[in-house]
Amino acid sequence: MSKKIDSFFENYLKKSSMFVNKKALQGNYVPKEIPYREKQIEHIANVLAPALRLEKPSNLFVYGKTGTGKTLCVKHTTEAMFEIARKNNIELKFIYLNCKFKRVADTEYRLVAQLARELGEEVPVTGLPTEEIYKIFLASIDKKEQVIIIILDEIDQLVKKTGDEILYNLTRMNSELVKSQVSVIGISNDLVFTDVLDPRVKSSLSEEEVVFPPYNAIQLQKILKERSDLAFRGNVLDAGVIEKCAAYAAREHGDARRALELLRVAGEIVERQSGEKLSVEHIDLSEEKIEKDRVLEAISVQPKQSKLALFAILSKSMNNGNNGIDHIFTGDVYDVYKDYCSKAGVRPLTQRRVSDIIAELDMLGIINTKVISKGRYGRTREICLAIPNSLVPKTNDILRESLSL
DNA sequence: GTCAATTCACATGAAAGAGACCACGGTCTAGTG
DNA sequence: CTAGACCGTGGTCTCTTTCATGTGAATTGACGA
Repeated sequence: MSKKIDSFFENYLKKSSMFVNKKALQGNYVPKEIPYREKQIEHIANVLAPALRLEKPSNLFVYGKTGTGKTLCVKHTTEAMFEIARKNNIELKFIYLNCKFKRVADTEYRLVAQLARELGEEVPVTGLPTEEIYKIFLASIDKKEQVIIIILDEIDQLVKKTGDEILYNLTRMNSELVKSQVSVIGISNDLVFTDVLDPRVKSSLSEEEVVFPPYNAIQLQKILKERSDLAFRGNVLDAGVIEKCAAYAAREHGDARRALELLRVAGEIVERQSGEKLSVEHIDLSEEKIEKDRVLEAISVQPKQSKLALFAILSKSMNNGNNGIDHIFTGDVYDVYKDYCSKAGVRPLTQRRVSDIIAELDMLGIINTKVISKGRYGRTREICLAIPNSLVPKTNDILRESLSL
């Protein structure tokens, strides 16, 4: 047995890899050149430049859909600035926080605590009043004369969860600082996000705005070409592969990250099959695999109650005959859900909560829901499964097993 | 037939509770010199 | 005398319940032609 394993690894090592530098296809890779984003970078640089003279730069707001290079460009620019600042001994600091990550920066307390931590303060995870955390943070900044630029990625998530008070406090902080200055760069996927902001916050946060338009298919092709040249060994790509990737991604609002992922996963598939060439079919397989992984991953990490609700939806839609196109409503799901709860020995949640859970599942793209009115017969959600038919049995198994039903 | 009122079955919002986690300060206890 | 154990208080955070309000069109029923 161990012989077998050994020789497997030996062979694996001997096999020449498709990839020369797989990193070039990964999400966090920062290329030297960012094509089609010269204007945006220039704009960002212009806004931030005063920081090098220890003047407070304007707050900046960056919009654009996912995978349009927002984060990349901001990082690119700020890193370059940081280098310059370091060389010239300028007290300039960047703090990058992604508000999306749970338990890092998704509440006011945690955000400020994390900021303080980035500045080297020891801050407890919880237990202190938020006010206290602010004081610690302020004191830490104001130790010396410096400019601090806080980059809040996916800021819309933060505001959606906790309201815009944080941003108000953050942008207003300068009035309490004596020696140092703070600027905020907000990055958002949501284009209409600022509409929900308090006007005061809105005007102070978006003193300057940069918009990132989606890439079109041609631009995506160029990007993919550049990266794949870096990533893959010489001509392993079949003709048309790049074009297909680009087309897939362009369909999804020009998401370059997705296009690169598609290419990378396709490469991994070929490698696993010990193939030599990456062909157009591999892109299809890759697309399928990504979708499958995404769905199954999302499902298996759901908490028990969500799983129960999903299981109820699943069995309801299977009972209804084929592929759940028939209408399922919240009330029906709730009844079935209660049944499963008693079978699984779990106390059922209220309908109010289950309604929210259904909305959450919708957000995850596992189901699709639409609020409809059935006139005299009330208003409800029409629910149907959004997972591909081929995944339904597998999903069912996962749920059944983890709920021990 | 027309039109406003009614009605249903939830959706959606707001507030508040439960329980887990944690920090901090005060008090108690046991070990040390 | 002091370090550490052990409370009690007060804080955050997540998940949930409770209570309240909103809602869109099928249905109803009064009305008039």
